[in-house]
Amino acid sequence: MNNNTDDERLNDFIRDRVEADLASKKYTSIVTRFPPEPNGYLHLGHAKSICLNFGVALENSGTCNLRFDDTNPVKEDVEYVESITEDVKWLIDGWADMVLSEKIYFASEYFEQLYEYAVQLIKDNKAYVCELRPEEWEEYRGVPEKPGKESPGRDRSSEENLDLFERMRAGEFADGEKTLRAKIDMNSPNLHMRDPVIYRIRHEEHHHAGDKWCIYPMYDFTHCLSDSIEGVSHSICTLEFEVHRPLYDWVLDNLPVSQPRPFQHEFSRLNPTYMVMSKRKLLQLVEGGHVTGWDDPRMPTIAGYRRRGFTASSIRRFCQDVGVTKYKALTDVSLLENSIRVELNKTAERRCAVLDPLEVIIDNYSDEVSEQLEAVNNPEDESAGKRMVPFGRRLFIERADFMEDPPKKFFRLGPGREVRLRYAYFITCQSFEKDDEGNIIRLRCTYDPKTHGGNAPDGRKVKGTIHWVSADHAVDAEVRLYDRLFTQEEPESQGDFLDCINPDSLNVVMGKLEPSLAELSVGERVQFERLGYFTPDPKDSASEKPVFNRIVGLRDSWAKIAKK
RNA sequence: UGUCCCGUGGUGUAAUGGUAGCACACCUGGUUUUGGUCCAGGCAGUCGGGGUUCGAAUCCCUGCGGGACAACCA
Repeated sequence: MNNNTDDERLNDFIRDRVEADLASKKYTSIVTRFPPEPNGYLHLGHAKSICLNFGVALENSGTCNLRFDDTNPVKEDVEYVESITEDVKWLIDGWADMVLSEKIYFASEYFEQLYEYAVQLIKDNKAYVCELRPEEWEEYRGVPEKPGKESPGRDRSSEENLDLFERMRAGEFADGEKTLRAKIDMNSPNLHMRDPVIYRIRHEEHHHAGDKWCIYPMYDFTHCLSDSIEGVSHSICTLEFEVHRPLYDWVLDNLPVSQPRPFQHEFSRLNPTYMVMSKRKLLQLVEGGHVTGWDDPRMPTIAGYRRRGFTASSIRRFCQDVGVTKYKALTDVSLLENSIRVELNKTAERRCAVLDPLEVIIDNYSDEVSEQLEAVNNPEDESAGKRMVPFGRRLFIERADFMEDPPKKFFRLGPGREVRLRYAYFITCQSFEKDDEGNIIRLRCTYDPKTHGGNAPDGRKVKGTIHWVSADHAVDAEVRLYDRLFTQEEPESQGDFLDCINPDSLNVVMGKLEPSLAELSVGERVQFERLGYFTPDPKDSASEKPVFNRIVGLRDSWAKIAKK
């Protein structure tokens, strides 16, 4: 279901291309790569890319390299290298882990080779040292509608350029004083082809390469050559790199790289409703304290979803459902919610928990007795078996399951009404008590002993079945109810996205849980009947003080009726 | 007002010149000891205009609409 199997063959323009390239013998084996920059945590958009790159490799018995595109030391950090590695492995585990390259690659490990390639370009009179400042370059570069102007350094001899470039490496110049540019075409309508910078000076320690370098290659020069060095066949990236493709091709076509060389293919990035997906904005959320961190369960990061309780397979399923095209799409977040519900409905055991407790006294139930009742663990999976839950005279039910003056369509408790307590008895509400402020604080009910287990021997029906926990046995737990982080479908579309942060994205309540939930360990997911799917928070939950996250709520058709 | 890319139900995506299908969402009804699940059904689409063809979502032209690009970021 979550894997790409023969009965569910994936089909998209990239896979078509891969297939054609194999058929034409352009490549004999397929190598893809996932190339994150370690400057932030991975998010759902990266998940889509991971599923594509690893999926294509998997379907073609190829390999997929995890490579850090770490050419900008000022923005990058080992913290991100570690989180990204963990997230990738978690996401592909049990699915495509066998196609992951044995070693983890770093573009920074190619710096020496890249330098040699740059030297070759200079020797071939295809690159030159430029001393224009960024502000000056803006004028030289021109605008798309008008041609640019040639840099004064453009016609320098390659001997001189070689000397200058060596001295750049040796650290003779300050940051920004000089750059190495590819000599391409100042009249190109594509700005990226107007003599792009391929090396800049940064006297900065590198998180992976150490203090070896003070010049660093730019993305456009590094990426294609890294692909080539690794023997990548299909270099798959997002649409914004489309205009870079001519440069990708230029570099590989002007250097003696091995053949067949890689080619770049672009697809549109994931853009789900009620989320922001750019690393810059996610960083803003973290640094601005709007969330508790990159792994806050409300964040659209892989770490956030993992902590919240999503399974890797549900995220993969979502990425599969979303598809791969070049169309700038807006993906309904309900697709993601559906993928986790579908899975958890089959796999999660059922438990009872009351999150907004209202006390119920069963007046005709003896105070001395406390029996155990049998409950089904998962109606979707008989092999999950059964468990015993304690019942008593004093219970908690959900406050929302009682109405003082219920409308006709309300099938739950009201004065004089009878409902079924799941797996227990039919009860009838005889009266209710209020405090001085008029809040209902207690229900007084009677039960029908003949309905033990929830069946009426006389065949009478009740419309409603509600969940409950025994007050004397209940476990107290903090429960975190998450909602979407933004109130707008497209938080980035109008003005400041921070203005539409959902003030109710987190609702913390103290719940009453059935005793078996005290033993639930991290990584286990259960359904709280009639409420949703929950899991212990991996960071904050402790056996003496459990904390639960709501992964996703159940579909709630009553909420729709109630709205009308 | 440059170059490139993209337009299929509300949303996303298939159909690779031959019956426009699937999923999500929404709406009905049925089953149900979860107002969950499940089952049955429904709503709803090829951006416009020309052309090629026996036949066009698909190929061509054109118009319209949307997007990307002007870091010494990736």
